[in-house]
Amino acid sequence: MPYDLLKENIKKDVTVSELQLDVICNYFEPSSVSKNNMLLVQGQLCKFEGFVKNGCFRVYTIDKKGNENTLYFAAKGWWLMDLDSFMNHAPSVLNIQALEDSEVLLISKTDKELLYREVPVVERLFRIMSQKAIIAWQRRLVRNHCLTAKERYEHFVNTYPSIVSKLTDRQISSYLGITHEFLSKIKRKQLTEK
Amino acid sequence: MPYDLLKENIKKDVTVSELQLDVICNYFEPSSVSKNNMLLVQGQLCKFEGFVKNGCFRVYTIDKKGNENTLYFAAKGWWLMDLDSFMNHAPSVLNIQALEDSEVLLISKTDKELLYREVPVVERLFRIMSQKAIIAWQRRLVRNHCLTAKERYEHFVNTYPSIVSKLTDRQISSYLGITHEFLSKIKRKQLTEK
DNA sequence: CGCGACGTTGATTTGCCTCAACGATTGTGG
DNA sequence: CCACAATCGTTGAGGCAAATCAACGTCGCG
Repeated sequence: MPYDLLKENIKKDVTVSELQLDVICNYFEPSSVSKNNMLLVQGQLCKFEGFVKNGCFRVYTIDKKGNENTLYFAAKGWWLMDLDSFMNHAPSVLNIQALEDSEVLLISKTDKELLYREVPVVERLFRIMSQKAIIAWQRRLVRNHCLTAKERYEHFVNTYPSIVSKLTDRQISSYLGITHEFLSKIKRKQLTEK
Repeated sequence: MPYDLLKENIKKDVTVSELQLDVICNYFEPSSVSKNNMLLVQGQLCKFEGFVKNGCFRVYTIDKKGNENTLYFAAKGWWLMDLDSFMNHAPSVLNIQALEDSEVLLISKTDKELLYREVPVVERLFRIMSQKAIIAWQRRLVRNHCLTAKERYEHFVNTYPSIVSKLTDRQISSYLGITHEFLSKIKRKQLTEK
């Protein structure tokens, strides 16, 4: 029951037996993060990889000028981590914050390596997941380059309406790469047009 | 000999026997692309994944306004493909052009699946490669958001000097997401400052 | 209640784009 | 090999999208 969502998610990308699924799930430890609490703070080592069972997170970084830059949001069914820190044992550049009371399933780096060995198809699973992620990042770059801020905002709202409803305008603007003041002006223009 | 660079590249990410390396390499077919020729054109199906043995390529898309948008350059030792088209059997949105006379090693989608089965560690190889790519895409997004055009240009020149020397200013500007006129003005400013 | 974070609005500035013109370089066909 | 075309890099004038700065009312929360 507590692992149902994770199992569904895995079965979308690879074919696995129920037995394998159980072995995989046993490697993950449930954890709760209450609203506004941090799962990871810039400077720490990211020792986990996480799957969101419930709730919503924001993954962001703060640059030298103090501006927040949101890489992505992770709602129910999404994966979560600072891949750079996790893979390279480097201090994290990212912050991960719960936007509401949330539950995640965590796996440590050493357990992940054990899991790869015990259930080799997991290697395939993360290969496929990673490649899908690359496609998403490529598409986002192209959107950032050839769409205006207003078009990007509309695309985001249309694509992830359920996430948008959980976000403040400031969080949305930090994802789009614009200031919150300008986002406010975009929204006003939308209203007067309709 | 013709596969040495590929073998070196593989050994950086996974531990494999010489025998396995040979099996892997046998799946790849050498191919030559002469300067300015297209390895892939927008609208086609991307049926291959490629490794650059020699030369240099540009991967880009053309948007509705006719603007070219360069996703990345691939020089010797880099991988190359339209992942979206390759994975999802969808018509490609990307163009891949040789910037100089080049040689690549190509593998088809069906052969790739056979290779995964025959040499399972290849699954791990591409999992690791993909995750590294994700890290690179994330970093690029952050740079696009918090650096000015001038800073992005300097970062690019400092990070990939050997690639830059092969590129026209127009190609560089399409990678940075600015117009070539503005890049010209950036360069002039750099000169007068020093 | 009062404080801090939020969304809004306006005035001003700025980074970058657009358009147009020009000489320099490269490539190509006769 | 040259003539011509095409593409390139440069420069300027003007315009626009978005940032900056500052002020304000609102809301949730301790």
